[in-house]
Amino acid sequence: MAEVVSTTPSTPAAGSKSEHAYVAVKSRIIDGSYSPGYRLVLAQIADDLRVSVVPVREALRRLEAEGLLTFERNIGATVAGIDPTEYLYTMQTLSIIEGAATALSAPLIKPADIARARAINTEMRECLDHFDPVRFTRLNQDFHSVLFENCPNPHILDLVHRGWARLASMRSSTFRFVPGRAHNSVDEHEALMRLIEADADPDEIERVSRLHRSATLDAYLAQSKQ
Amino acid sequence: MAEVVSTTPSTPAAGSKSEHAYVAVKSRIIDGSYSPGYRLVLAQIADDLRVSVVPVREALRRLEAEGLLTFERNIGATVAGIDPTEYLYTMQTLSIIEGAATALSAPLIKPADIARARAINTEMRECLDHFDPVRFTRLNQDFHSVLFENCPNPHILDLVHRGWARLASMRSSTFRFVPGRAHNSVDEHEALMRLIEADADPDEIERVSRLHRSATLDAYLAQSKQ
DNA sequence: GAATACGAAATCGTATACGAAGGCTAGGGT
DNA sequence: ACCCTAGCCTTCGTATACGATTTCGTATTC
Repeated sequence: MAEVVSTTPSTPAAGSKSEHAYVAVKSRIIDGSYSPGYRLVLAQIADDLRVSVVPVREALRRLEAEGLLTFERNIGATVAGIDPTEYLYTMQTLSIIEGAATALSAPLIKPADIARARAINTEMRECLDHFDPVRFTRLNQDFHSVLFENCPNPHILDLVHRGWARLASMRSSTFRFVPGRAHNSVDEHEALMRLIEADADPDEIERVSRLHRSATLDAYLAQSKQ
Repeated sequence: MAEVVSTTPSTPAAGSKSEHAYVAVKSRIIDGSYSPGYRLVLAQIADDLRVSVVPVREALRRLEAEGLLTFERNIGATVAGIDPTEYLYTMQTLSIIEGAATALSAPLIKPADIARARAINTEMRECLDHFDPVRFTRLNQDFHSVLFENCPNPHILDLVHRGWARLASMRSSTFRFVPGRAHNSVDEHEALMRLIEADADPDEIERVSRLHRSATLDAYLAQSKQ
């Protein structure tokens, strides 16, 4: 399955405690054990992971650079997120980056990829009845992964991954708030796949992909405004 | 003047040695004191800056997450760059991000900003005669800073900054290699400003801005191919 | 009773120390 | 002459220690 959660290009320093701490904290943030606003205490984490504080500090620095948490001098680190504005910014950024990634990826997508994507989208459609936001969001992530994962530019790919990670960390899960959006989303997925199959103009693919995400954002905004 | 070198939203931990090390190493990379491939030795840097290795390690981690250098376990850190492929990736990414940033920024640009941009572009034009690639590149950076600095989405803005920093760190300076490109560039700047002044469709501004950078990249590729 | 000032506890930031891993050089063997 | 091996030197990775800073509670005063 497509790996979306991770990473900078090649895992740096596998086996080091620093790396271990990085992975551990990151996954705890993403799976929600450390929810937004959570206060990360160095000594406590270090104790948890049976390491000293030094590697933990390094891990937190890396996560800070990725935007998953914020540091304050002499205060400590807190998990980022929560702020609706932040959500908006992240979605907008992701719409741009993911659109580009999908367009660049499109020419390299093989029929087998499309088949996988379609299978996932079918699952999503079935999921619409007894609606499970979490499962739906997960499938959504898998679906898009298939479409952009072939992007030949590793920087862009990395940025997409980071964007998804940020979204996951603020577990807004959108569809939890705007279940009505899910239906449209599935249809737009189908349209997007058609374009890719037909070797459509990359600009068009980029436009559609970007709009797809913007629409989700708009739905969220319309919802939260009322 | 527009600050382009810096970084993550608000400077984290001002006054800390870690921050000091971060700024120092980053500027040395960008100004070329540490050129690509340079081997960064912790103890040596720490000694240079009169601090211990711990803050230096943290600084290097942050720079790693920004892509300015790479880490290898038990080996050390080396300044990234050099690789022409890397240059290509960075330019492509920046074309997308900066295009979006410029488009988002455009509606917020005031006549005074345009005036500043135009003044810089005039300097660039004058610079064409007794051509100085370094100065030209610097002006180019300033020019674009004016155009995208109003972008209301801080994430995107941050990505643009990082892209510029990466480019600066590999000091390819493009115009050094493709002086012929400089002339077109100045003209395209003028066209871009006209669009912004006329409150053109943001999509159009984004397209033009992206093409502007792509053209520079293409010129570089055409040059290096022969 | 509320506000302020003082002090203790918690937590961070950094230095120092030491063990481990990689690389280089010299010496011996084939 | 060349390759392989042993040992040293460099440099990294992490633990521990300690001073600095913030926070929170308590007591004292108006």
